[in-house]
Amino acid sequence: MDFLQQLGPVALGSRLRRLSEQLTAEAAGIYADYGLNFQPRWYPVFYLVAQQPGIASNEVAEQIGHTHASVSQIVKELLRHELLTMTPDPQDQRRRRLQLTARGHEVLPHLRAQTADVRRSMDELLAETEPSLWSALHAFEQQLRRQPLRQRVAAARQRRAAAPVVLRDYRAGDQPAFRQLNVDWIARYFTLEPADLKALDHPQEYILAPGGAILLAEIAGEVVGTCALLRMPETGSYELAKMAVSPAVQGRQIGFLLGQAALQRVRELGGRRVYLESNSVLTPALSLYRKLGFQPLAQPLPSPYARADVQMELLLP
Amino acid sequence: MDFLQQLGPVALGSRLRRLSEQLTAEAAGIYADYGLNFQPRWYPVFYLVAQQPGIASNEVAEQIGHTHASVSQIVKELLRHELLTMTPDPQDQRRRRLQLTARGHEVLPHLRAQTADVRRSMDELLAETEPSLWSALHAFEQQLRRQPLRQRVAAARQRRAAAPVVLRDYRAGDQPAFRQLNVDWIARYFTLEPADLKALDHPQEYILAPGGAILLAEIAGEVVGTCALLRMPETGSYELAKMAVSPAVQGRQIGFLLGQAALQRVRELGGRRVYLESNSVLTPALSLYRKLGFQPLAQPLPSPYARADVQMELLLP
DNA sequence: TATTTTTGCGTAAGTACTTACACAAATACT
DNA sequence: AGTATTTGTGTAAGTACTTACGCAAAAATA
Repeated sequence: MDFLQQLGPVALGSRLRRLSEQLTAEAAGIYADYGLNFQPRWYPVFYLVAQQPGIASNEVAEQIGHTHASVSQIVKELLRHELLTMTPDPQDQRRRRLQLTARGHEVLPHLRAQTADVRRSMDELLAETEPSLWSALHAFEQQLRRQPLRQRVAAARQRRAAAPVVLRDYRAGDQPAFRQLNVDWIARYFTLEPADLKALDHPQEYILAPGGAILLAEIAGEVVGTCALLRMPETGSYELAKMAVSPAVQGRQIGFLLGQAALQRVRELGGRRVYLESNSVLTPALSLYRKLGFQPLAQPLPSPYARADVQMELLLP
Repeated sequence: MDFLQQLGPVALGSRLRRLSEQLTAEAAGIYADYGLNFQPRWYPVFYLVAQQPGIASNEVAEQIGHTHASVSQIVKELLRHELLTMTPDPQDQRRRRLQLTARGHEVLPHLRAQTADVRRSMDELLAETEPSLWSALHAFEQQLRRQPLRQRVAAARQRRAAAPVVLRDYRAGDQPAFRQLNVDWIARYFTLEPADLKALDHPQEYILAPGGAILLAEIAGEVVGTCALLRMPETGSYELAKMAVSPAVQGRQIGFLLGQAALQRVRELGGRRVYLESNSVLTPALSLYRKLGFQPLAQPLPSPYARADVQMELLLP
């Protein structure tokens, strides 16, 4: 329940469906209150036949906006409940003309009375709610007709694809995105270790405060890549870590851009050496590091990460 | 389509359902656009498992507001598509903990990108529509929570039952109600004849203009009974006709009240004799006429109505 | 006039959920 | 400790529609 709300308008479809189901359930209860052995879904068909006796099921479907199959099923039930009669049209043997039975005529006024009560209540209910659901629905449907959601999303996607990559420094509100991108990335190839979460949950404390830096890549206002520099004990040495790029923006060289920016930042900070740890299965990452100028370390160093089996360094000129 | 709109807010449930279905269909198309082999209805389950790995299906159901049965089915499909894994909880053998597979992790960022695009488009769409569907839905749901529709309708019904019967003269806008009550009544016992429709479609011309009258019974602003006086060729003679009362208000003596008012009106018009035609199968109507003082006519007169086999008259003192 | 296409209708199966029921594991109660 | 209840899960069937398909009658076309 809480989650759906967090999802927000993305789950509008579900929300509408649930409300519709609720109303249908209430409608069934209301019929029961009026002592009518009548299903809510019969209503449009039955009412239309009452208004236009002799109508064919085909026309009913068209007028109420259902498929003929749906109408056919409802008519079958109404026939079974002896509320309708069906006779073939003498002019056209395919058509079946529908009419109310005596019992149908008996039920009709009660149905009308009930409908009048429902209409009154519904009108009141809709008048009470501000803004009006009725006109909001109308406006929404109109907008949707003007341009379907699918087209809108396609356009949004294209705008995103066309938007430039922006590199910038970590700011206060970036922690969730920073964490998510890294957690997604780690969970994809390895299993998350407690050591991972320390820095991801408290980047300010573990990365920035000791003199490091975090760089983010942003597309259309959304963070799509991260990369961190941790100041190492040796003077002038920095560790390149937390390099994570959303696979959804693959092929846009975001890892390379982040790496270059990180090296530039090390230069600005007066650093001379950059070190990193990775894993031999991550071949695309390794080739990226090589492209940036990193060289494998001959002598392995102790590491807090179980998954690190590759160590590289780069000495800045 | 036209008909549904005429039905108005009574069919709100159907309208919401249709809109929801439309959105779901669009969602499926959007997934296809992103090259994702992913069903819209998987989304909440999948996304929640991604956010909270190791969650039990029970908790998923609770958080997304579906039944556990629904979640169970969706999980089954996700397992089949190798997007999720399910392992029994060692602490509690009943619980099954859910987690994303490697493939699930692969899909996740694409899904996230797509969701971001959908969210942006949907936010725009909702912002474009004035009044806002989102807040209107919220307000409506809140009102409905405060008092369910069923209760509202019950209250409306009660108000209607408690409302007094008002007798009044026919006015310009009354023709549809006048016609409907009579058509319903005739169609219930007989078949409609062209002669019926003449007076019902043009009461002003056929009844009022020649010096007759139409009386209506109203409850809570709704016409529930009709009765007409037609001036007959003989001086001082009137025919009582178009006596129709909605069966939904049976037992409230509306026929009797209308009859009494009609006789009073004849007196006011200076008439001395009232005549009527009816059918022998309509025993409740016949006893009503007797109660009003009508006597069967010994000698039958010619009648334009095929169904008239009883003729009565009343001589005012 | 014979054949093809269209139209009206019915049935079957699918959809995205629900309610109803069954079953075993865990917990509460005596 | 033994039984009763609760809880977590799965399956079956229902709901209110849909799409897909088949059949026969009517209309269009050759």
